[in-house]
Amino acid sequence: MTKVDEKKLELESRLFAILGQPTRLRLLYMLRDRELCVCKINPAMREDQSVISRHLGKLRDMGLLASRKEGVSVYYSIAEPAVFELLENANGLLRTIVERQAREAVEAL
Amino acid sequence: MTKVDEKKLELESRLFAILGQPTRLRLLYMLRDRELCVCKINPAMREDQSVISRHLGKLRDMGLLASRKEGVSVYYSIAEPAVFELLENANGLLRTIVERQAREAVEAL
DNA sequence: TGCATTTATGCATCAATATGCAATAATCTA
DNA sequence: TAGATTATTGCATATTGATGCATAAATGCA
Repeated sequence: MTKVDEKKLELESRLFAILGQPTRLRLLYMLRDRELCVCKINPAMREDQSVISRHLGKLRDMGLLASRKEGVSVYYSIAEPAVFELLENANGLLRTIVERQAREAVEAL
Repeated sequence: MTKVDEKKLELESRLFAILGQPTRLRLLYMLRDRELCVCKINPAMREDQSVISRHLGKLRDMGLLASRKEGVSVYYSIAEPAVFELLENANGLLRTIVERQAREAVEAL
């Protein structure tokens, strides 16, 4: 069924697009092993507070982050730890690509 | 070493950004189990020939596709089959996310 | 209630990407 | 060599996404 595959592909590309932004990746890694208050995240980033807020929102909308309100503060955490397997996988792929390219560069001499 | 991590993160996000475009994902899947001539790819896509050419170029630049010239034709193929493990991984992640959200929606009733 | 603190949103701007048309480059064939 | 075929590139436009400032919304506290 082409219609279904198309939907899946659309969703898939949306996930990748979300991950395809360095600031958002940085946020994921920052939250990897601990929930953090936005008030702790902001000072650790160079972008404006509003920018960070939007990036966090996108990550949450995609279902990668969870948020919890406590008084006036908001705490973000990893909603789906499996995302880090995806990131590891990507890094592994990049490693093999870089190695292959290095090998080909040598062979081309 | 922050500098190195930063470089890795930059590369990682670039890979994800490349994958974060439906047409490019479609091209990868199309080439999954066979090398194809651009002359066969183009008619299968709705975008202009020049657009496809550029997408193929980006995928090759990232090291995901290989190209081979034969006469006036160019054949593209998967350079790194491991990319499909990444795609499977992404689909698995999306599945668990969707399932979780469905569960939460029920619990919220 | 009034004020302070924290996060999200409206809005404008800038930057990056995707797209299509036209032209070019490369190669084959008559 | 002239013409045909195939893929890439130059260029302009449109779309999308990122950014920061100012403001609003939500909550806690005096």
